[in-house]
Amino acid sequence: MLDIKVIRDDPEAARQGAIKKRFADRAAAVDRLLEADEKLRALIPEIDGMRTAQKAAAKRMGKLSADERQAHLEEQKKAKQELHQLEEREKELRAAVRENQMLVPMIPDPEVPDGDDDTGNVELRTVGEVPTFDFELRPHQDLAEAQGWLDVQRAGHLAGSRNYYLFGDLALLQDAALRFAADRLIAKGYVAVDPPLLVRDIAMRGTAFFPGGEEQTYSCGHDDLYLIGTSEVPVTALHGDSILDEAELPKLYVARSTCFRREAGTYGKDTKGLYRVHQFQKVEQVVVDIADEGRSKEHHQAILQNSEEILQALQIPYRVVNVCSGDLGVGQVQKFDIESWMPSRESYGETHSASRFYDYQARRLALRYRRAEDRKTAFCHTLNNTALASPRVLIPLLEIHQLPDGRVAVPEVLRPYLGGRETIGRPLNG
RNA sequence: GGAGAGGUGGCAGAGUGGCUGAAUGCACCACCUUGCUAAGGUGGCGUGCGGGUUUCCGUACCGGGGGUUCGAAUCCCCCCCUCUCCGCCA
Repeated sequence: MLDIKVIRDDPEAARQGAIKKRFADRAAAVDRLLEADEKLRALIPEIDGMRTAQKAAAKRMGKLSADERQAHLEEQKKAKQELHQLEEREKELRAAVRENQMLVPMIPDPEVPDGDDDTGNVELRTVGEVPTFDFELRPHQDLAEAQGWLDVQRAGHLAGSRNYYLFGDLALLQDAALRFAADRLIAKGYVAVDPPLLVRDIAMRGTAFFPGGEEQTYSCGHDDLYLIGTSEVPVTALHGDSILDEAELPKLYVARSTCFRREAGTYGKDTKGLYRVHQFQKVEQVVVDIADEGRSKEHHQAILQNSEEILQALQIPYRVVNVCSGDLGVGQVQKFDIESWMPSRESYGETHSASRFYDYQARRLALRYRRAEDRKTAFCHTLNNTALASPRVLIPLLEIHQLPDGRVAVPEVLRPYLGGRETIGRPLNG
C-alpha cells in the first residue's frame, strides 16, 4: 500500500493517482483514510496517558494488603471501563485506516501514458518480422486438433468452457518451452521455486489482488483458500512478515506453476482456441530488492529483457507496450506488456506482463530488510514478469512455425528438450 | 481422520497472576585489554505506533484473535502452525 506519510503530505497526489488509474471511486478512500487517521492520532496520546496511569495504579495495588486493595478497587474498575471504551474506538479507527489504506492505489510513474484501457497502451518497439505465408495458414486450434494434440470438446464437457486437453507432442512442446524459459533464468542466477497453488487471504491481500480481485479468483470456501492466478502471489509473499538482511538481496526467483483464473466478465471474448483459458502453466520471474527506485527500474528492464530474449530464441515476433494508466493494477507503478504476434488473430496478443511495484506490495506483506548503512528497517521493492505462459504461447509457436504440410518446426533451442527432433506432427492431407 | 505434546527476542532456552519487554547462553555491534590465528573485560543489541526530533519520552507486542482480572507471557475460549504415535495415501 501507499505510505501513509506520503498520503498525509500530499493527499492530492494520491487522489490524482487513483483517478489517473481509473479507480476514481477509490480516490474517496484517501479522504476517509485521512479522517480516520486524524482522529486516531488525536486519540492515541489520550489512551497512552490513561494506560500509564492504569499501569502505575495496578503496580501500586500489588503492594497493598487485601483490605487496602479493596478500598481502591472501585476507582480502578471505573478507570478500566473508561479505558476500554476508548480502546474500542481505537480499534475501529485502526481498522478504518487499514481498510482504506488498502484501497488507495499506488501512484503511477509519470512515464505512464494516460488512457482508459488497453487501447491506450503505447507501443515502445516491435521486434522480429511479422511472417507471411505462401500457403493457407492453419489456426493453432485447427492444426492441433488435426494432429490429435488438442481436445476442447471433452474438456468443456467435463470441466466447463475455457478448458482443454493437450496430448502427445503438443503437451511435450509445452513442457519443453516452459523448461527452456526456466533454464534460461536459472542460468542467470534465478532460484527455481515450486510454490503452493492454494493460498490464504493474507497472501492475496498482501500482493494486492484483494480487495478487488475476488471475482477473478477461484476460492475453496471449505478451507478459506484461494487458487492462485499467478505464482507472483506465493513467491512475493514468501518473505512477508520478516526482515531480510540487505546482504541477501536481491532475491531472484523463477517459479513454475499452474495458474487459475475465473475470467468472469469475459463471456464471448476470445472463445476460440487456447487464448483465454481458466487454467494455464506459467514460468514467472519475481524480484525482491532494496528500496531504491533506480534499482527497481533497472530490475524492471532486466526482467523485461529476459522475456524478450526467450521470445527471440523461440523466433516469435513481438512488440513491447508501455501500459496506460487505466490498464494498470492498483499496486503497479508501471507495467510493460509484451505482445506476441499471433497469425490467426492477425494481431499481437499479450503474452507477458512486467510490473514494478516499489514498496506497495512489501508494505502490505510487511516484507522488510535491514539497511546496511544505518541498520534501520525499510520496506523492500518487488517486481515480477512472465517468463513464459502456456498454452497462450503455443498460439504463436504453432502458427509461426507450422510447415505447409501441417507439421511444426521445433525452434532450435527447444530441440534438446524433445529428443533432438526438428519437427513434430505428421503430414496432414489437404 | 483419531490421540498426545508444544509455539517466548537472530538462534537456543528460563519464566504458571504483580518486582518480566522478558533471566541465561550463543550470535552480532562498539570500546578496552592482550597478543599470533584466538582469548578476556565493559557496554550495547527486537519491532510497530504516537509525540519531541542530536542523546528522548510514552505505548503496544511472548503464534493470531477474543475473554477473565485493579494487574496476564502466565488463567479461559476460538483459530493458525510445528512435532510424535495410529489410520489413510501419490
